[in-house]
Amino acid sequence: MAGEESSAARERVLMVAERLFSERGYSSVTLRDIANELGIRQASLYHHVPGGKEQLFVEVTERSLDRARVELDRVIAAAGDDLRQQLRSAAALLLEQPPFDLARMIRSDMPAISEVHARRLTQIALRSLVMPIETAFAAAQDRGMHRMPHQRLLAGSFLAIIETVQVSQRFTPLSGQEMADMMIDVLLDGLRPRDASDSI
Amino acid sequence: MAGEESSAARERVLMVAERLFSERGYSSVTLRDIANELGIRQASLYHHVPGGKEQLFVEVTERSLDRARVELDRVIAAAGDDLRQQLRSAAALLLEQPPFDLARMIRSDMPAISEVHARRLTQIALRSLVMPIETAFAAAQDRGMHRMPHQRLLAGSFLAIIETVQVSQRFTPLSGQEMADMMIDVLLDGLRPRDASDSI
DNA sequence: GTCTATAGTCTGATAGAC
DNA sequence: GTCTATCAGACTATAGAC
Repeated sequence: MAGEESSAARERVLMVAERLFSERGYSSVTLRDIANELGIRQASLYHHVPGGKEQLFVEVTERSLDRARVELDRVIAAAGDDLRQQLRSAAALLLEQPPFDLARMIRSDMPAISEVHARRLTQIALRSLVMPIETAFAAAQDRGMHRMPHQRLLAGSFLAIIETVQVSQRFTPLSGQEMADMMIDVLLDGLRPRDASDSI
Repeated sequence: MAGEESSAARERVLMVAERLFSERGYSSVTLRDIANELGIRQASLYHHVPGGKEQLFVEVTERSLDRARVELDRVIAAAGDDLRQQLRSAAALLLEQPPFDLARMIRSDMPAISEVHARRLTQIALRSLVMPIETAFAAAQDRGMHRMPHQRLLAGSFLAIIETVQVSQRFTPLSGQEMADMMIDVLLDGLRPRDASDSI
């Protein structure tokens, strides 16, 4: 199921497919959409991906997730023991590539492909996106951070926030990184005043 | 464009369509999917929605958003001046109905329908989901809450987190409300210890 | 590696009987 | 209000020429 041999033309196909699928989802993207962007005919895609649409989707999704995992592990490690910096680096990385819409993947893309493929992609998404972030939260807790409930949910929420930031870029002059930094500060420090009384 | 006259049968159509569209998105749901769940034929849908698939999508999406706005305003007002309770009530409300996947709506559903419809639905989604939450954050700031940057992004992030909670219910024994409460506490109080030193 | 041509299926939509 | 019948168009996919 991995990457076959590559060629420049095949690589272009995979890149366009990855971008379109991750943007609009499996069902919304037709092979003609992909071919049109490449300036070739729909049937020509089958030279590069004999397995057809579903194989193409699975291959590019798996590939981009694997790549994300490697990069996430790298930038998180490079950020040292500072959770804030780890999250900022992770955000910067995620913001500079096509979106990973986990909610849409689970609710819309997965039901549209074979159960075997769906299960593997779900597994890979968990390992590649959620776990690196989850591990960073867990490590921070080991270093003494107080409230750290349900780190997996925390990781999913972080990813969803970055998603939101990515979409919000269309509607605001603020940069993605500025917005991500803001929300990371909120997650770490909270919205309530650090010193004042209780009732908001 | 509003609600035509209703009938019991038409109401059933709208409810099924609303649930399927909000779950899987515009392109992934076929009129046959909807008809099959109702136990009728695809062509029969046109008696209730002469405008076809796009009109059906626009009508049920608009309707569920409008309903959400009314309910959100109501439960937020009922929660008094306590932001934490306001967010908990909003979460409870959102969790008990079909999901609103704003990111998917903007990136996948809107490009698949007419530009006029897309613009109106985007507008309604902003007014019905984002603004009520945004207003709650703004009011809390007026009451003296410290760090409160970019309330619209904050509102979008809150909605994305509730989305994540809703999806996470498939994979964890925890209840949606438990997870939502956790994440609301994180947003308000932050992850870092309230008293300890600085570097995490 | 890309093309044309086309088969087979699915989908949204229309017409008209009951 | 639902049905059958049907259509045109779009879709994935295959076969074979260049």
